[in-house]
Order: sequence, then C-alpha cells, then structure tokens
Amino acid sequence: MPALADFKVGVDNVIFSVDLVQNRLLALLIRRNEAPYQDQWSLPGTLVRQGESLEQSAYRVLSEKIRVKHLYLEQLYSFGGPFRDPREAADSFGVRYLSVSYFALVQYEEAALIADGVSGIAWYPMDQVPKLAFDHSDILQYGYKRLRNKLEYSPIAFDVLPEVFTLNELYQLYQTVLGEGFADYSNFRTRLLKLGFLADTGVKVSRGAGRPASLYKFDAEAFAPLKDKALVFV
Amino acid sequence: MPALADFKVGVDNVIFSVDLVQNRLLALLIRRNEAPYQDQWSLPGTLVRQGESLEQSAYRVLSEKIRVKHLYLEQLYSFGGPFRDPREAADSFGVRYLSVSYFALVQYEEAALIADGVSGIAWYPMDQVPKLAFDHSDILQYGYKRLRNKLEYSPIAFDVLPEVFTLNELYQLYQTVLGEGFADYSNFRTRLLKLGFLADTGVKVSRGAGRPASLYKFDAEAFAPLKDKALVFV
DNA sequence: ACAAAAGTGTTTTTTATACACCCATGC
DNA sequence: GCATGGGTGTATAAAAAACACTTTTGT
Repeated sequence: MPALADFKVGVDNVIFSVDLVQNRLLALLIRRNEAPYQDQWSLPGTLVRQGESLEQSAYRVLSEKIRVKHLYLEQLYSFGGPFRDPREAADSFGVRYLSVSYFALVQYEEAALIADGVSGIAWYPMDQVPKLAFDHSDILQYGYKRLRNKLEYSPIAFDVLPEVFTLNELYQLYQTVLGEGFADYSNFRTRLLKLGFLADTGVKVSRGAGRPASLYKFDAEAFAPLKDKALVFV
Repeated sequence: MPALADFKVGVDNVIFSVDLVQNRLLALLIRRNEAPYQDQWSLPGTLVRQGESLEQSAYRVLSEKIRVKHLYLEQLYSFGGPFRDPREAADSFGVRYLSVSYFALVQYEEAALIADGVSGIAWYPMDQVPKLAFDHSDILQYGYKRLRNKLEYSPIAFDVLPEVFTLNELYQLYQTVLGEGFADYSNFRTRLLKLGFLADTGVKVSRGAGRPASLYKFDAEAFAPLKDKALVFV
C-alpha cells in the first residue's frame, strides 16, 4: 500500500472589479512580504483552517482584503500537482500544497481596500498585470476566461451594479470586460430589453450633457424562469 | 494564529459512456465493500498518493477499473466542506477529506470492466442509478450537467467514437445524452457538415436494411481554427 | 443652434426549425 | 415492390448584425 500524500489546502482568489468611470477591468493583487517569491505580486490567498469550509475560506480571504457588500463568488479550479509550491521542494514527500481557486466579481465603487501596512495591495488593470508568484498567472488567466463566459451566459453583472442603473452603464460593463468586438449599443439594448427582466423605474437621470437616461432595475422574479436556459446576453 | 486543517485528498471520478446499440447513457459505479456506506454504490475513487498529481490520480482510478484507450477526461469540481465524510466525524478536528472530482467520457464498446472479485463494478443506466454513498449523488448530477454542456460546446464526442463513423452514429450519441428534445436528424446533419471539420471518407457501410451510410472522420486540423469559438452543435 | 447622449426603427443577413421528398439497399 | 434507413431540399420563422434616424437634454 503506497503512502498517501498529506495536504495543506490553500484558497486563492481571482477577484475582479470593473471601474465604470475609467472603463477598466481590474484584478486585485497582493504583494508578498515573505519567501518564497518575496516582493512579487500574487493572488490573495490563505490556508484553510480547522472546521472551515472551502467557501468560507474564500470569503474570509476576500473580507480580509476588501470591504464590499455586493459581489458574486464561485469556485474556479483546483491546482494540485506536486512541486507547484517551492515550499514542498526541500522535502518532496512531506506535505503538499493544493490550491483551490475561487473567482469573484465585486463592485468597484464601494470596495474599500484594507491595507495592513505590511504587504501591498492594489487593483491592477488586467492589461498591466505583472508576472505573478507561484502559478498564479495561470490561475488569473483561467479566471479571466471564466469571467467572460459568466458575463455572457448568466446575470452576474447585476450582482455588482447599483440597485438601479442605466442601460449605458450596463453596456459599459459588458464592453469593458468583453472588449470592443461585440454588439453595438443599439442591438445590445434591444436584445436585453426583449428578455424582459429589466424593469424601467421611470426615474430619469442626467449625466452631464445629453438626453437623460432611464434607470432600470434587475427583476429577479422575471428572470427566474430563464435560469438554466443558457442565455446569451452578448 | 488559528490551526490549519490537515487534509487527505481523494479523487472521485464521474465516468460516462454511451451504448450506441441500445442508446443508453451509462455511469460507472462501484459497490463499496467496507465501512462507511458498506454495500452501497459509489463513484470510483482513490486517495492521492505521494508524488502523484491530481490528474495522475484520476487516470489511475480509471485504469484500475476499466481498460480503455479512447476517452476524454477533465476536472469537475472540488468538494471540501468539513463533515462530508463520516470518517471525520469521530474526531472532527483531525484530518479532513477533500474530494476533487473528475469527469470522464469513455468509449463503451472497447471498455472492459476490471472486476477485482472483492467489490462490485457496473455500468448503470443514468435513469436507474440508486442513491449513492457520501455526496456522490450530487457529484454525479453535476457531472451529468457538465457532460451535456461539453457535448454541445466542444468536440468530445469524437474522442469516444471510432476513427470512422456514420453521421447517424454521431446523431444517436447526441440524442442519447441530450434527450429527444433537440434538432431532428436532417438539421443536425446540415449544421455539422457546414462546420467543415467532418471529412467524408467516401467509404460506404451498410447496417442491415436501408441505403448504405458514408463513413466520416473528424478532421482535427480543420477544427483547430474553431477552438474557443463557443460552437454549438445542437 | 448645436453637440452630446439616449432611444427607436429599418434593412439585410444569418441561423434555426419543421417538414417534404428523393435515393439506395435488403428482403 | 416496398420497407428501411440515408441523404437533400425548401419554406418559414426567428435571431443577429449593421446602421440610419429621432428625441431630449446642457451649453
């Protein structure tokens, strides 16, 4: 009977937000202040504690780094080959480090970063992310792919938009994440309204010049029957 | 500093195959011969050994249970709450059991089950699967969902079809997994052929009565540019 | 008045769906 | 010749894509 591996399980979070003012997609990164990979940027993570579920652990990491009410979170993937963490290297048949990654999208406007004064923390625009510690660059890319899919196929956008929003704000969010190459505003608008789960509040709001926009809200009840329908928003 | 949890990591496989003769979707189950859940059916699984990657472990489970050349395998999900395995219960702050599940689709015709004479092993039609041990019923359902998605959006069918196959065989495979409620044969045919990665070998084959069918083969090269294109086959 | 942003409508193209029908073979 | 499964074509409906145009505001 071959010997079983003993594991510590880490949770690493890929945390995204969208800055709707500057139209930038951001990822939350932490600057490591200890070996290995000292002073390199990495995903926020932690090791799972006794009595704690994986998801609890993921929420804990998140809440230790940012204060935010509105978010979406789900499990991403588990990376568990031997030797992915250099801390194993010295004693390769000792404890293994398995990383269960989670993916989160949080509301940028309300998210307050919690600086602990020891390690750095920052929102990085996705196109400026440096090479990360461990295999975190791979995990980040994987999360980015998931973000784009989720946005297209499910209503996670409404978890991070304000209670009421203009269709243009919604459009900006999609465009920022998915890039330029998709439907124009007019077609996007028509498609989404036809789906029937965006309720016009009647309230108008004026953002500087131009015609005032209607504020809409997401109607979860009207959306319910569309669950599992493999919607495509874009 | 709160104490970290110590884990053993298990790999549980959701293994599907499609019987093209009887048009049945099958799942591979193992009858447990020890506590807990003695004599109940479960997913084939194992614990990860020293020096072994998660994926290696998944392939090992598979190869211990069936001999098969043609298959598709990918990671499914990680289930890791405390108390999901009763073996933890006695000593809840001792070792935790985390299950990383994998999903596989294997070729039914060539798959030879390996009976070890101790525990039972069997292909169960998906609509006759009993309640499983642990949380394996949930995992199986999750895998079933993934199977249907994968089949619709990616070319995994060709990993388990013979080198050459008729369009009708392909259609039967899709219909067996996805159920009756989808495109008829004629439209399925047209759509797939238009995608351009099915090459007609010119060879005809006669299955009993009726006009002989053309044998087709999957042209991986012609498919390559369609990768990441979010194809829909159905 | 005019620029800017919101919102509507129209036209064209592509894709999905439902069938009707023809073709080649075994019995 | 006719049942059986293979394969093609057509007619309709729905969805996607491109883009022109109107409306309402601030300056």
